[in-house]
Amino acid sequence: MNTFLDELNDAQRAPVLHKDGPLMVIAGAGSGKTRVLTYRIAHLMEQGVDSFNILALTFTNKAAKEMKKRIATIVGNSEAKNLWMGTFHSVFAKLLRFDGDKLGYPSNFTIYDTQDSQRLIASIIKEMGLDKDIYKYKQIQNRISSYKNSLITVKAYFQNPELVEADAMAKRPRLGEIYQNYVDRCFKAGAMDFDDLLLRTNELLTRFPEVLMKYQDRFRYILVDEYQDTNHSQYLIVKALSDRYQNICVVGDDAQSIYSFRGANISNILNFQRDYDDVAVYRLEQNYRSTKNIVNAANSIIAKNKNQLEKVVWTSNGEGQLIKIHRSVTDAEEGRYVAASIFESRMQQQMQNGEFAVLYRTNSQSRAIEDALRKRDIPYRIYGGLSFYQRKEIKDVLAYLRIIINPKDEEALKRIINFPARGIGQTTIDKLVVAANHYGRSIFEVLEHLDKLNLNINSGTKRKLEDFVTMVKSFQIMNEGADAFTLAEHVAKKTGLLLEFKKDGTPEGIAKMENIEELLNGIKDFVEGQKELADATGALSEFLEDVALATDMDKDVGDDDRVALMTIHLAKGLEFPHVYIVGMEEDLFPSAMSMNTRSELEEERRLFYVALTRAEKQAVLTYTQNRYRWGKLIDAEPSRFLEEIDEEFVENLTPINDGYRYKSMIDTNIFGEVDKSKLRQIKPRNGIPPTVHKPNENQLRKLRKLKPELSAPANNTNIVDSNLAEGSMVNHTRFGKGKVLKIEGAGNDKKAEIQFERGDVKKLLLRFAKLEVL
DNA sequence: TCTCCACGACTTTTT
DNA sequence: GTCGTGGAGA
Repeated sequence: MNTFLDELNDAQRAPVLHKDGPLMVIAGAGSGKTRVLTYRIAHLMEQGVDSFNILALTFTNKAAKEMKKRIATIVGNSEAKNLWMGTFHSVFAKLLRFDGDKLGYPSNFTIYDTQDSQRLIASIIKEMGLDKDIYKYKQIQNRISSYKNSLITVKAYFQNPELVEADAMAKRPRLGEIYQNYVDRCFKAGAMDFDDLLLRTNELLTRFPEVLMKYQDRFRYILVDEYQDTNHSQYLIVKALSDRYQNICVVGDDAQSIYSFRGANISNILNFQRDYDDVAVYRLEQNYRSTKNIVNAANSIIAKNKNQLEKVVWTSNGEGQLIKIHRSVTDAEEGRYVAASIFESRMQQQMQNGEFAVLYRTNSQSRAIEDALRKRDIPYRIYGGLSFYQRKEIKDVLAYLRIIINPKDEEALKRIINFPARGIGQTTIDKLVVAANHYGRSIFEVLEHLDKLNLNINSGTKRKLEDFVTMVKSFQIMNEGADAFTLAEHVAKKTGLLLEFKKDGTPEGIAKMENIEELLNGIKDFVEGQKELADATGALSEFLEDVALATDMDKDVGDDDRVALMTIHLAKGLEFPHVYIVGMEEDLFPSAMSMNTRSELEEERRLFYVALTRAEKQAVLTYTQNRYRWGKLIDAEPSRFLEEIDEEFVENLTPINDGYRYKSMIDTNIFGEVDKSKLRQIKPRNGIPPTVHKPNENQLRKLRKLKPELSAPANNTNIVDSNLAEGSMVNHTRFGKGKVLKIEGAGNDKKAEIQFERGDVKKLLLRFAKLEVL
């Protein structure tokens, strides 16, 4: 018995054996954190704790799934099944399906994803007649989300003069009203957004002591993974649930807290010892993942942060290779270097594609890497970005399915009421929304009583609306008998969705049709998988719940052998033998938007720490001197983080050799000669020699080949920097000849008003306009 | 009401 | 450079 305990080192074994009372495990990167969590759960069960009484919370479905699988191999499948293990969002969604009725929610409530929320907010802004340039729906959604995560309800918002004042100062005095409307509309639609799943759980546990007692008694042992990423809302839920038995185990690494932008509060972990009595603290400091060079380099970076819990990560692994730094001239060349380097390592060291990962700060950086990998025929897989479930065609199918389960779901309804086109236009929809708001009912309820209401809709349109209702109702009846797959297939055919994309005939249309088929296959898998579980029914509602909280990361990585491309955020918790971190440039990483405060910069640094510690054997950092951003070539400076790594762990592949840094190729004339007056001297930073370099002939030749239009004469199409003046005659590729009347704006926004000979006056953005000066 | 075209916004990270 | 939206014309 207990043989699995032998697989742990002393530091790992201690928290596993700790039975009752609060404990915190500070787990350095690669120190076997998941192992401790799973073994702790398994050990609790062996000690006689009923699996029914254990709650384990993670941040991704994937982590939950993996942990469950590992526990099943130790204690057996049937025992593992009763565990409540999952993401915060999925666990509490389940809880709200049981007890949400107390708050007035139906058990079949819809979960709005971010896009649904944003669309709703956008339409509220429009209905209120507000200026969409001032009230930007994405920003508003962000604000509302952060209010919710801090438990600031609409009421609390209005009672807090500081918040009201701040929004008024930001020229958005009606934000509170929007918030109010948004909450009302969600409620009326029987919908919760992601933040509601936590906020409403809090509300439930606070307002209904008997519910709180029930779950406190049920969840006698609570474990939280990645505790450093919990937001206030999550913190309070955990605190409330664990209050009675105090058997709370949190695991985390403050050095890997990278989600403050969505409300994660690092002080939750920093203050854990204050929040609970007699906290036992365990530290996992031995790293099993990476080489000494990587571990020590990472340590040298994170040491620059002020706010952190004390720990020393070390490893007994070998020295390994130095961390390589590579400079290239453009982002395209950066991509080519990465592809070539992967290609070479793969050949020389007999490595698989799946042993490489390319990490970047922003999704938009993936393109250059993709292009280069494709040219070399290196298979890759992109994680994140636009997820499968967010594609338009998939969301359309899901919207039909959502309406079946919850006809009040307003966002789903608006999405499909006229798709595929059935002659129901915007005017009609507006009338329906107005009526629904007026009567305080959902749009679907209005539709059901069309004949009793006088909405000034003509009879032809009325019939179309009635047909739509009849169709949805027929689906609902079918849902009572058929399984999710049969129903979904029927819906896809009956609504004409499949046909819509098929008749389109374009490659995009075909791809969309294939995506729908893939979705149907997914539903089929789901239904069959569910058949094996006793308590699940294979019902559509369960599938939708899964999908609403799913992300691409959850799909099995697959056994196919591909290079992984993803953002650093997504890479947390993963490991790869060889890791490339690209775009190590100021304003990109650290991001220009996260350098305003010390804490923002510290978070970027933790992000870099996370990135570097993904690597087992080799880390390569790359940066470029010029990068395409916003459709324009800009010059880039090496990231400050490069200088922060202790130099003994670093090898520069592209050494620095001159006192000047090449600023930008814009400053070269058509022969590629550098205008000396435009070169600027780089100041040494913190006594570290400046990273300076000048292009050699070879690089310039490459540049010219890359961007012929920049070295070519006259027919330059991008004339931002040219001497275009008012009165100039120009030729536009499409509009023909014209005369410049006025020039306004500067830089990227520089515009010219042009009177074309064809007769019309147009205002064109010079950055994009295909103009030629005559 | 539908379709096409032009313009504008977007590039920070996501359950 | 790309995507989504909104307006204008059919």
